[in-house]
Amino acid sequence: MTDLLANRDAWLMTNCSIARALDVVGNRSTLLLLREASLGTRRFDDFATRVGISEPVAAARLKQLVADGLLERRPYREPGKRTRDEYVLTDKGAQLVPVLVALRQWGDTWAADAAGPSVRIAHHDCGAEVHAVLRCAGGHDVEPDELDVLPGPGLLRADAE
Amino acid sequence: MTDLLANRDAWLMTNCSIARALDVVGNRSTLLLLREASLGTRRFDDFATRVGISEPVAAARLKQLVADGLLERRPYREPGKRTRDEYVLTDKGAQLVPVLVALRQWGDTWAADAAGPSVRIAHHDCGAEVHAVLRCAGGHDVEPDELDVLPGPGLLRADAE
DNA sequence: TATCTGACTTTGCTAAACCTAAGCCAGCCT
DNA sequence: AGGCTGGCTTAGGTTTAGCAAAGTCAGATA
Repeated sequence: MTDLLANRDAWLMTNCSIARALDVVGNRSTLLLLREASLGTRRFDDFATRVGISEPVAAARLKQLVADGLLERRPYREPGKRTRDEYVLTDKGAQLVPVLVALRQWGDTWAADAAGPSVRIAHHDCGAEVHAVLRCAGGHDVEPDELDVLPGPGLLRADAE
Repeated sequence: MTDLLANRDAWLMTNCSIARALDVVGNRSTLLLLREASLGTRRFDDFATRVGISEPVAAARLKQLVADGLLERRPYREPGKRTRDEYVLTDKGAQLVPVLVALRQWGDTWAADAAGPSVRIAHHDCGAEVHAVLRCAGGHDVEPDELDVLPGPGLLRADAE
């Protein structure tokens, strides 16, 4: 194995999972809509007002999120009201929650106002505060400076061709 | 305490740590530049080519990242070469690594190509794969659907005024 | 002294993201 | 039947992000 990681210029940008993830959720309003969905918001107008975006943008982003499979749109009826559609997180969407928690945590630390954050996220079972942490398959807690970058299967395969 | 969380429309968007974090890192190229910095890239041209952005954009984003305190710009000299500047992650920037790991992990699962991801992230000490996980202060592993949203100090304070 | 290279900056343009304001439609309520 | 409400869509305009191509500048290297 030659120094694969040294000439990553060629491939990093074409087959990077971070870039791919950002193709789906790489803009502000999309992530904020997912924040709302994860907090339990379901109705169109609530999404728009709580995220602070206009209706046309909300409509476009929600449509895209449904197309990408992060939200599911389904009819429901409140008693005495007409049928309408609600948007709920799919499994694919719910798996972005760690990203949201990690972002919130960074914002709490580096960008909250003097009064502190407006929301705490707690474990439903025990009430204790929840954090995103790095952990290795060996069970160790990992700090950001303890990471190694290794070639993955996609890289090795591409190299063989 | 009345149902504070029901009328979150008013405050969520003005004092939300996720929104604040996204004010700093809420666009694609910024996050990709941080990816590169976390992988060890330091030189201007390498940032631009590896992220796949033009030089003017790289210059603008790097400048902003330095202004925001996520990167530090400092002179260095390779032996036999002239002095130049390199960009390195500050502590504030390094604390975004869990966000990047969580994004990568989501991309690996939902958006990688058939060959698999091109990079693996391993724990330097033991070589095992690293993941972003949710954990509560009580030490439990937490799933995305086991979260409760509670009012935080910023919300309570604002409410009291 | 002249050239080369890395690290930008400047110029001029396109495209994406977002806004406000207004319009539309379905179905429940009176 | 007529109006109200939720959930959008349409129209028109601004702001931000991005590109390509060319220019600048400082300090090695020849």
